[in-house]
Amino acid sequence: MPQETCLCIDLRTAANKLTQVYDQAMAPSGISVTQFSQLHTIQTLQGPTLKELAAASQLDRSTLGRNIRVLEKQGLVVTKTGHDARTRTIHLTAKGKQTFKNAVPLWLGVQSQLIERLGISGRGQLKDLLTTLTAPLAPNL
Amino acid sequence: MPQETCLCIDLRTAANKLTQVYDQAMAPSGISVTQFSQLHTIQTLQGPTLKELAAASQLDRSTLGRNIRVLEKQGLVVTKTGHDARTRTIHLTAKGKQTFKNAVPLWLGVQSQLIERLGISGRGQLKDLLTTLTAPLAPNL
DNA sequence: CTACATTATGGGTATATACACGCATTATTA
DNA sequence: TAATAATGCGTGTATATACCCATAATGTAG
Repeated sequence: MPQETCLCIDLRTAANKLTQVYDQAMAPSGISVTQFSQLHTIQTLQGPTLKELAAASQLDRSTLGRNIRVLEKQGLVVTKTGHDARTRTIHLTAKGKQTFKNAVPLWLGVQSQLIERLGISGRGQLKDLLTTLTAPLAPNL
Repeated sequence: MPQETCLCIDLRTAANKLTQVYDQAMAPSGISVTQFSQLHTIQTLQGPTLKELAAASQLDRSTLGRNIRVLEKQGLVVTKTGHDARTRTIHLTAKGKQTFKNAVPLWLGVQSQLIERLGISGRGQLKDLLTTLTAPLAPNL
């Protein structure tokens, strides 16, 4: 009976497809687009705790902890104990910084191509629509 | 250096958030929004093979096989061997049909609420933008 | 009709993701 | 200061997802 397609599935499908495109383009760098994003956030936040990084990434803490473990295994980040013995702060290694740097042009290649395709207005529209969609869900971050 | 947010991450984040909202709303039915979608497609395609269902869902065949196994374990679908002994066709069980039916109003509740929020034009815009974004990737389905 | 190619699927492996629960550490309050 | 609350993380469990390779079944060429 639902003759309308599901908004959620539409978004999931698009996100999956897009992820494949980004990942393929970024493959030479050795990291995926999600890892690229996480490295970027870590760099920007300069040694955030897991909680801070999770909040910034809008991901569950446990999810983030596991993602970080992968990056750690690959030698891209290290974690240290912060002032508070409960917290662990996350930092890029030299290899992590270099890997990120190498990935930037690859990321930029896909990203700018897609933005060109969308047009500036389309890009803004998309952002607004996604914000509208997700606004009711996370009003308090 | 990337002062622009990543389109892919934006989409992934929105999809994650939206999934949580749908799943929460549909929790009383016992199925998630992805399962709801899959049951719907199976019903529409009337006993599709794994390959057909994967194509319709725009998912990898192996992904779909595993998703189906979960539905099978929950007694919502059964698989039979088709004419061709290689293929397996997928069918809703009575429980599967009932579960889907029960889930429809829950799905509709979230969906219509979100569409109302987007507006008719916004909904169309979003669809067009997602199509534009993913068009280069899957031009041949 | 047999050797080879094609097809449909399964399994191994790996990441991404979330929720619920538990544990250790820190903060608060009595 | 001692008991209690709050906080930060980790783990268990489960789904969703994809890629690569193996295997069984079917189709095709010789």
